[in-house]
Amino acid sequence: MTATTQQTRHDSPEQLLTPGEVAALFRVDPKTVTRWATAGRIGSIRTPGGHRRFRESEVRTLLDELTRDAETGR
Amino acid sequence: MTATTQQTRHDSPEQLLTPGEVAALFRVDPKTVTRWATAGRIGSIRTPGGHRRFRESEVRTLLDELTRDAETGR
DNA sequence: AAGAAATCGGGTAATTCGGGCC
DNA sequence: CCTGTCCGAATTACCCGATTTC
Repeated sequence: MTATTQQTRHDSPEQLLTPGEVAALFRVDPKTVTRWATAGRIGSIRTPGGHRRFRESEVRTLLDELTRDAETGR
Repeated sequence: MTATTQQTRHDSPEQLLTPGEVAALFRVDPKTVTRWATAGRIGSIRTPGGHRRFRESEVRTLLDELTRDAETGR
């Protein structure tokens, strides 16, 4: 059973997302997400290989803010 | 101080993590963690059967070092 | 002693990185 | 200023069968 949550033991403090997944959530190019990270607009964690991972909670918060912004007519 | 250092369970001073657990922390494939060990980017201990185990302290340090959080300001 | 899950290997697609340009 | 796309190079993900772990 391995699909959404993979925790065999211990606990993960936070769930991480790949650039592609974040890009899909915002409907933008993965490259754009990378630029956000470079610009410091979103926190990122690097793998030893140099690839970026993003905190799901942070992404969700950002996404939620944008949604709320649109609704408020901002 | 007569029976305080006694660990009823086999709790080693160094907690060891499986490739799957390390992979979950970085949100990568367990195979990738193996590749890191082969490349010498992370220390690994082999079981008599050839499986790899990783020191939790080392993994934590590495993860913490590669974590560029949303620092100060915004 | 037997079984399910995980990790070994290798080999081949799919992502991501980085810079530069529109 | 911000985003999308093209390129080459590097990293990572999924495929298999066999072995190890618990």
